[in-house]
Amino acid sequence: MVLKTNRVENPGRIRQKNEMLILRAAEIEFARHGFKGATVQQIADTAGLPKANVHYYFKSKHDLYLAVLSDIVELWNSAFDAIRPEDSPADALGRYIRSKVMLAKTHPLASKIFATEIISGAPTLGKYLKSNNRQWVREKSAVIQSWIDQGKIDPISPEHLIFLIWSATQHYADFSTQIEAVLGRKKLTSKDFDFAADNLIRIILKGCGVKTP
Amino acid sequence: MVLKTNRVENPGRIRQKNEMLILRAAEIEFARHGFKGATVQQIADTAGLPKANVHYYFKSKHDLYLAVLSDIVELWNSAFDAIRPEDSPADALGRYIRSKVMLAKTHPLASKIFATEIISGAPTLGKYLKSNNRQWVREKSAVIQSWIDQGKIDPISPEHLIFLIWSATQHYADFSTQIEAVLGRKKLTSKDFDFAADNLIRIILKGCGVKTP
DNA sequence: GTCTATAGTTAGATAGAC
DNA sequence: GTCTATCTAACTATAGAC
Repeated sequence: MVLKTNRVENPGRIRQKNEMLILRAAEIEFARHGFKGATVQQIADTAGLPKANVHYYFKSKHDLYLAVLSDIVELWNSAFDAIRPEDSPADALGRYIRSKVMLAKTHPLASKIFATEIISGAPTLGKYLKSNNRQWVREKSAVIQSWIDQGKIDPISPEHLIFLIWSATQHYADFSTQIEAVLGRKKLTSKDFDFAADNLIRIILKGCGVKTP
Repeated sequence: MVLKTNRVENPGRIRQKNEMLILRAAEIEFARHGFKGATVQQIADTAGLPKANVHYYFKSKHDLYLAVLSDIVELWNSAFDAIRPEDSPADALGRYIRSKVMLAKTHPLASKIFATEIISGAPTLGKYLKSNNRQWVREKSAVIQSWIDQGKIDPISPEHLIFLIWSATQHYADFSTQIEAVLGRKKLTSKDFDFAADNLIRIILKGCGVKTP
């Protein structure tokens, strides 16, 4: 748990169910309108509950937003361990890119909320970016740098390689509306995501001079 | 002019000045909070004008949003002609990537507003994406495909190459807060953007098998 | 634990004096 | 062309009956 929330430790069954309904609804609304643009009324309607219940389970709109962001950060961290020093660059980078594209497929709303939060200046996640997130980039950059030192990949900037992977993969969640419009799809399919992952892995690994057998 | 707006044809000097003040302020607020989250009051405060004046020059909040988006789309189109069939892939792609990174540097707010609009499902730009934007991708994909057919670059997906360039370049505008936090910068410098452009051009061109002299 | 009713505030938009 | 005063609607949040 990275962010402090006011959630109950041992929730009852009703609470558990309603909190989940509200969190699901909040994800949809915050992804569509951002924190300021989303309304508690609309979240309640989407959850199928009276507005007062939302305030009962989550003290304020901002507390609810914190809970949603907290879940997203936990999700992000779970995919963060793909880059390990003992792996080969091809394995580690390939696996990381694929897991990020799969997150874009399975959790598009989480990606959109995170993107909106960052775009708006990270008023809530600012501290997380400067501590946990920064530390993670430092560690993984050191791993990438060791690959460079061993001549396993080209001498590129580790940090900017990470930015490239983040941007290219998250794009398939955040900009899905544009991609669908441009490709003439109604909705991106599993094959689209697999194809995108293959394509990205191929271009980025080759672009870094990684030997792919 | 891609979007229909209600702007006056031959504006007087006062109107011209005040419209510019309002548009500038609106850019800041829409970038920070999205369409729904931004308030006319805050836009007026940022512009240094009474709220009623905003409604005098732009009939409604949505009309103001249309005007801002219209300017952004015109700006986008101006950078769109970098990929020409007669150029070499290295020149054309390199120039396009660099111009997109420079747009991220010079017009970060425009990029953020565009991103927020797409993330929220493109309620206003949906038609633009399906017509102009889709047509542009078709034309440029044909150019890239001709390079593939001529053996000048690897057989990658032209559309997904365009998505990669869009995502990687716009990332430096949209996610600048995260990049600054992770790199420990207070603000990204000109050198940061130049470095990012060089890095992206190097990785993406090599990744596509483009011969770079 | 649920939900109606409502308080208190702020939103977008406009009328009308200057 | 400017801006105060004000309208109605919608907002977050809470009190209190069930």
